[in-house]
Amino acid sequence: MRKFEDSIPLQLLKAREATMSFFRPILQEISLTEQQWRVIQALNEYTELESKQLAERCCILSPSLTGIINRLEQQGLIQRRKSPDDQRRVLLSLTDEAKQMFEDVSPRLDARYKAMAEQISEEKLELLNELLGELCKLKP
Amino acid sequence: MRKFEDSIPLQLLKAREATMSFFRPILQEISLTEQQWRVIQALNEYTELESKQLAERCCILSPSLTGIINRLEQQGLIQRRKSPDDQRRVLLSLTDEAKQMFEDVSPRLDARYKAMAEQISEEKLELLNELLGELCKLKP
DNA sequence: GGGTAATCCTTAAGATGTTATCTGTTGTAT
DNA sequence: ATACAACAGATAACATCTTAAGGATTACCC
Repeated sequence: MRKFEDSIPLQLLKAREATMSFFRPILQEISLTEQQWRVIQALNEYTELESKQLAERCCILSPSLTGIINRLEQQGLIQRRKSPDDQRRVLLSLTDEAKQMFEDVSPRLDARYKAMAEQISEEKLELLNELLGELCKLKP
Repeated sequence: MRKFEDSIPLQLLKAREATMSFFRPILQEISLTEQQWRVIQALNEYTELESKQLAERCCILSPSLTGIINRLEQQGLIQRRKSPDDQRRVLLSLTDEAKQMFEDVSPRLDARYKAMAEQISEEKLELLNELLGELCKLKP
């Protein structure tokens, strides 16, 4: 039997840690957590999203997202408004300040991503992407 | 530029979630968290480990491990004793009850692992294992 | 139209992640 | 032997994860 340290779930965890180490220093400089940055990225791409959609895209459960949004709103990075069509829904978007911050920081993170991609080669990264996609389709 | 939803770190997170869904139901039955089970697995393999070694093998930071150990000790699953050679170190091992529990549950989890492995095929799993190993070697 | 189930978001409670700091112990150089 | 750096755990403070349950709004059915 495979040693537990080589089990796929743990390997995935380690690999994630390894890749995140490329970006963590930059995020620390601007005092944003990994999750907060994911939220900002998503809102930068989609302009305005409902809380539920945002949670799904960022892979963050809604109870966590509630707190994250609260903190980002308090920092003046996110705006929330109720949907006029459906009072249950909350619509979220970036403030101008956040958009500016994204433009400033994004290139540096992209550069780190490239550095990482080049270290393992684009082919392997593509292959990895493929395999991870398949893992996500598995049904228990 | 790649959409952030397809970035490698997020893909790794999603894939990990997908694989864990094979095991989560069983762990929930016995009221153990994923991390607690990892600790038990490690101690089952190595009999006795120092806190630091355990943390490294389980990919758990020591402050988290302190809490996990406390809870497992309280549940009568783990024993701790101070190293006679070095009073700073703490040696950890499973209780008989925990060993028994491991023997009982382990086969069921192994079966789920096999089910997962077969769904994507052994070859792809091996390839994935290879690629994840390379990711871990990257240096920022 | 009124009762009811479903939906979205939030809150609650406990466990873990993350960084910084503290305490006690050991190693080392003077 | 003493002072000081290095090390192993533990604690603290805050953020997030995870599951369950609550409050408000909407959809559906009779």
